[in-house]
Amino acid sequence: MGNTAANGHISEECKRHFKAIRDTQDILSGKWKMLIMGILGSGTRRYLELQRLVKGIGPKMLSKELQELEINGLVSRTVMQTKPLTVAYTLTDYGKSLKPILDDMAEWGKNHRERVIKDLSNQ
Amino acid sequence: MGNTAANGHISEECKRHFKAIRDTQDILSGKWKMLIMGILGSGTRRYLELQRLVKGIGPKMLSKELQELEINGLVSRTVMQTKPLTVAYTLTDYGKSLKPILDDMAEWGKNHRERVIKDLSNQ
DNA sequence: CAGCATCCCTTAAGATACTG
DNA sequence: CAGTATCTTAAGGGATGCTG
Repeated sequence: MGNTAANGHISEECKRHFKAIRDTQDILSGKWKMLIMGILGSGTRRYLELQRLVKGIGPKMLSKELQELEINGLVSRTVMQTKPLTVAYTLTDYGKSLKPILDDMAEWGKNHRERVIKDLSNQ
Repeated sequence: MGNTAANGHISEECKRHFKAIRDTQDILSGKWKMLIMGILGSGTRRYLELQRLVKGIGPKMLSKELQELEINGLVSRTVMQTKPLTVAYTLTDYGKSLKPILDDMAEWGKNHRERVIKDLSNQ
């Protein structure tokens, strides 16, 4: 993607680049999906475990987000034949392909928080 | 971040990791911010230029998103003393620190699109 | 050109109660 | 335990018209 600001013309490649950002954003849309993916990046979790880790989420939103992630092939759902039934959620290999991005976001967010705190104390 | 799924206990470091993802998500929240950042990643743009590139956005949302990005120090706004006035938007150095993430998202989205197309043709 | 003000509307998301 | 069903609310966002 070259810098095309000078003449104002945008290549098709550039447009595809922008669209692709939107595509990824859509896959991770909603208030909780990125967080859920980040949590599942640290290992398999059961439903109730997730609800405890994702502070503030209700059962409805948790199911909904998990279902959408599953539909897109990022998360797999496994019913364990225990008594009573438990359900395990795991990142698929495809879901794991998002891990670098989520990790980078975590790293950036960590630095950002430090930066904001420093700015506040420098006022 | 070790895998802590086994015993169900989550370290404070893990929790900070999750919070940091949320922080970054918040900075880029809203329908258009990631796209705008991606576009500005390819060079400085004027207001109207952005409105043309961000297909579907209205003036209200464009101003709002740009203001929020400016408040967070990701974008700088420069009034050019032309006739009539034009305003240039550019990524700050800090904003550029998000470029790797946006680029990775674009790359992932590109692969995802190809994957989806392939899946459809294999049905 | 670059944006603000206003009004309107859809939809995401929360609360609660219930079920296999 | 792992959800679903229903209702309600809040907020994000869109359309339009106007201004320095």
